[in-house]
Amino acid sequence: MTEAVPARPRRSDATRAAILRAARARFAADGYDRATIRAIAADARIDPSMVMRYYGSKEGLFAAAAEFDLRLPDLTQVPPDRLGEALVRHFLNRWEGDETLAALLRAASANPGAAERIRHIFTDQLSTAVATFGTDPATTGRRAGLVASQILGLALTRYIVRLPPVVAMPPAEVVAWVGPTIQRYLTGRPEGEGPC
Amino acid sequence: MTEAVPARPRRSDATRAAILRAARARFAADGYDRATIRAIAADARIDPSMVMRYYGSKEGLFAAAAEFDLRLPDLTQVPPDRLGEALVRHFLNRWEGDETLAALLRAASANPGAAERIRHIFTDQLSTAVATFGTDPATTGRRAGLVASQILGLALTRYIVRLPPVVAMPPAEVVAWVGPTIQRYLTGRPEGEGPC
DNA sequence: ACCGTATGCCAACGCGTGTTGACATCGCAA
DNA sequence: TTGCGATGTCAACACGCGTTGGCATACGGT
Repeated sequence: MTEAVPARPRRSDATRAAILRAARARFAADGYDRATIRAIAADARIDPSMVMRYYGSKEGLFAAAAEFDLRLPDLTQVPPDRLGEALVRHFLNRWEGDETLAALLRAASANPGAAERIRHIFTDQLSTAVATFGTDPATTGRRAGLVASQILGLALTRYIVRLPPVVAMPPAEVVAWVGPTIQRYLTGRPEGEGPC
Repeated sequence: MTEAVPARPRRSDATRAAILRAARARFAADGYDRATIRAIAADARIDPSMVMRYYGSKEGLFAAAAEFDLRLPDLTQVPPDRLGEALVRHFLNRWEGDETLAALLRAASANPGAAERIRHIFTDQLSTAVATFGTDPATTGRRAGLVASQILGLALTRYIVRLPPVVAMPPAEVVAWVGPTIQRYLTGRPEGEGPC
């Protein structure tokens, strides 16, 4: 609600986009602290001062570069017993082509804002999705948290730490192994909770 | 094989220990880049140059501070259907009292050596433990990797990102939810693999 | 053709960093 | 007591960082 201008193309849009692209790559590869404005500017083939002009500060640049939407699909169309499988497949696809989440994850260790961002993404976006499954609303938060722990753990070991067995696993096998885990977190119940 | 001296106490052992304690705390709280030698030295109430004298460099200090042993218990004593539960419980206990793993995890984003260290820990120590279960040796690496993905994901969401629902979950409930996941990664089979 | 503005480059500032070497002090052995 | 290495302090260096302001140039409306 701050700007009502619908689409005013600026001559510098190409530069802005180049900066953002370089920033995402550097933040994803090096983390927040190691990714320097000078390096990002060099990648984008412009002067470091341009970054300041267009994004105000390094924090501002990161905030712009780390805009991220899980783009969760409409899960009501999916058979209820295939939810975990569908979610894992979706996340794998979502990450392979967009390094924003990797940048966010790397930065979360150094930049408090990045951790907050992740918290929001996986609290708001995931929780609302989980809430549609009709399980006890009191458990929604926990279920979303558990799903996040496995999904982020997968991203961590696959893209940041790069554990060889996890990196080598083909997507189909990841789905076959991790899918049931997510499925149980979404619709199952913990161990030792008595008979059904 | 480099030093045959068994136990030669030095007068500076207290200082060395203070440095190491402060370093672990700072690395865990701030990550590798943000944790400055000056701050660590101030915490330990000594001069920054002492850190250099005793540990050579910031890298050397981190290497010393990030020495970490999973201390996996003897899992052959545990009933085979309680393995997941036992492992999750062990990791929770291991972490609550020792911030080394948190430091390692935070640093993994910025320090390539830290990621390598984690890779070693979870490849060597975990794999050898998994290998004792008699499952097909060809799947040992993958099973260890999957276990690592869930365990590290739990640590990430609980101690680094601090997702509220995961932080709030009492240990017993974490065990009840995550235990079966680890159990399946250890001894189960992926989905859609045909009849038993 | 003109002028205001957007776009871009350059040089520099202040700061905090890891690291170094010179100097003081302590404690133990001879 | 005398010496000597271990321990600790202090000031400084060189470097890279985020950030700033001034200046050249190109564009687009009039």
